[in-house]
Amino acid sequence: MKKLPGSFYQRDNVLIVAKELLGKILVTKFDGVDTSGRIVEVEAYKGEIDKASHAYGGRRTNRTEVMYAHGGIAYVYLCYGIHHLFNVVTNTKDIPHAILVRALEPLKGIADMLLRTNKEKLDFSLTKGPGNVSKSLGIQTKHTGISLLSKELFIADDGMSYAKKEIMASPRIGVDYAGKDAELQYRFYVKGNPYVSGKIVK
DNA sequence: GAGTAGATCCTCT
DNA sequence: GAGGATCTACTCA
Repeated sequence: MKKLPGSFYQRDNVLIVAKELLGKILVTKFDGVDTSGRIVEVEAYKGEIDKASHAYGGRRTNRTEVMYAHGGIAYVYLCYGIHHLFNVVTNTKDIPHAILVRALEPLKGIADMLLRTNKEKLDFSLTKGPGNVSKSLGIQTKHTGISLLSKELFIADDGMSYAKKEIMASPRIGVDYAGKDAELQYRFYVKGNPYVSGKIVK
């Protein structure tokens, strides 16, 4: 199992990076607790030209500044005052592209994930949905800006990959306010995987 | 099983 | 001062 290099994230096509993240392993080692899961669902956010992105139109604030950095770092955002959403920043400096990790298949440290989410036993809801992903892995807003090449948070490749026909595309979830851009097929997921977040048809 | 309301707080206007 | 890249529980049928 090898850690993905910075060059993986710094490519200029966020859609390709998003697709290739499927099947990779997200690892966190906070406070000595080792947890990891295989990525089965992501969403791409194409910065300045994407209404659903926080950086739409070149908006640049303290919060979004992280997205303008070079690829390979974490962008964590607090949503609805409750949910921490974990993103991977891609592309190069001054291009605010990011990928939201929406679902994982738990691999290591499941007992610790259950503790963090106040669950008794493993079920498919543990890492289904972006709020649950960061909760079970212990990711919080204070982790925004840290490198994915660090020891406590990184993404690894164990050689496993999904066949093209297993990878599906669809419109993104929860971005109805984005108008026409809400229809873009920027969400990618593994077909038939039970951890992929449910059909929210609105 | 489906639909809806409530939680809860940081960020930008 | 408003609203958001969401989730859960509770209602009603």
